[in-house]
Amino acid sequence: MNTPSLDETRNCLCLAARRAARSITRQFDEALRPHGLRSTQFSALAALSLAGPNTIKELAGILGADRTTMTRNLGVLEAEGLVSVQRGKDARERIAEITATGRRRIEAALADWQAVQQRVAESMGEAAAGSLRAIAWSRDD
Amino acid sequence: MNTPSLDETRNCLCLAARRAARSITRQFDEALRPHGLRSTQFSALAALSLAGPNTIKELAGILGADRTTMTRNLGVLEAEGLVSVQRGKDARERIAEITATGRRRIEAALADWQAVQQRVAESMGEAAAGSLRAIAWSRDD
DNA sequence: TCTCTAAACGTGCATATACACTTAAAAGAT
DNA sequence: ATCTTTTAAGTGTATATGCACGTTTAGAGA
Repeated sequence: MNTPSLDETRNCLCLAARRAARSITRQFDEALRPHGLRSTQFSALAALSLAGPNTIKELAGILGADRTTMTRNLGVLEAEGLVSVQRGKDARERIAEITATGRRRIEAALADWQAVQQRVAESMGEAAAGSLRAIAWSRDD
Repeated sequence: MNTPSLDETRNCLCLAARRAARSITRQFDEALRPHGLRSTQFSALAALSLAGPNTIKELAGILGADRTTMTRNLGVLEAEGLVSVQRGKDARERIAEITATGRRRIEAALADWQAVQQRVAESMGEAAAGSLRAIAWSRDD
């Protein structure tokens, strides 16, 4: 094992991943801004809309974020009335559910979401898009 | 143009990019923790080390982040004595430079960085790694 | 020189992110 | 039934991120 050189850090996959995410996020955020939604918020609403009511832990799993991050992100959405969070039968759990307002909000944003999605997809190409999705949904424990 | 369906959001590239970045960042952060560095800090130090003293704007360009984000990230590094920020001849500019302490810090972390880098690279495969880098460094203005 | 514009930067604000630690409740063990 | 362990979640703290807005300085033009 030889001493690693600083020069190798030019290939850093963490920087690459973060750079890519920031750039893509900025584009989605800009497209969603007229609807009062951030990328992260859009994702959370979409997940709740598709998966139905879910615990915070499960939701965090779906979005690949930390549980405590999910707690706070849901807090913002709840404050805006886009999501409601209630105790479940198991009193330890908190069930998050999209509200009618939230549903209207995300549906109103859908056309603009699709536009950026398509633009970004074309910009990176099918192969890259496939790779990105594969990385995002690979097991990593 | 037909009405977009909520179901299509399962393919959202923004979620994919953010999921991937979070997962990869967590792995790098864990590996760098013993050295008291976060992924972002490692990247900034590496960039300063390789590119030499640079203005905040240029540095932000290199790392693909917002200028104001760079200002604050450098503040953290400066507070730890890993970076020094000084006025340039052009008094509008602020030149950031890695300190001797900063250089020692990143060099001490290099072996552990290389280890995660390799592990993550193998986990995603060469093709995906190439795609990720291509996305990260593509023009996007 | 005076003025106007453009460039680089800082700050306020809001959100996102996650680790360490704590709390509460359910489930399991004896 | 009581004690212990496991599970779900909240909180404190720190960093990261970027938009809107304001400030300072350099440079260009009159």
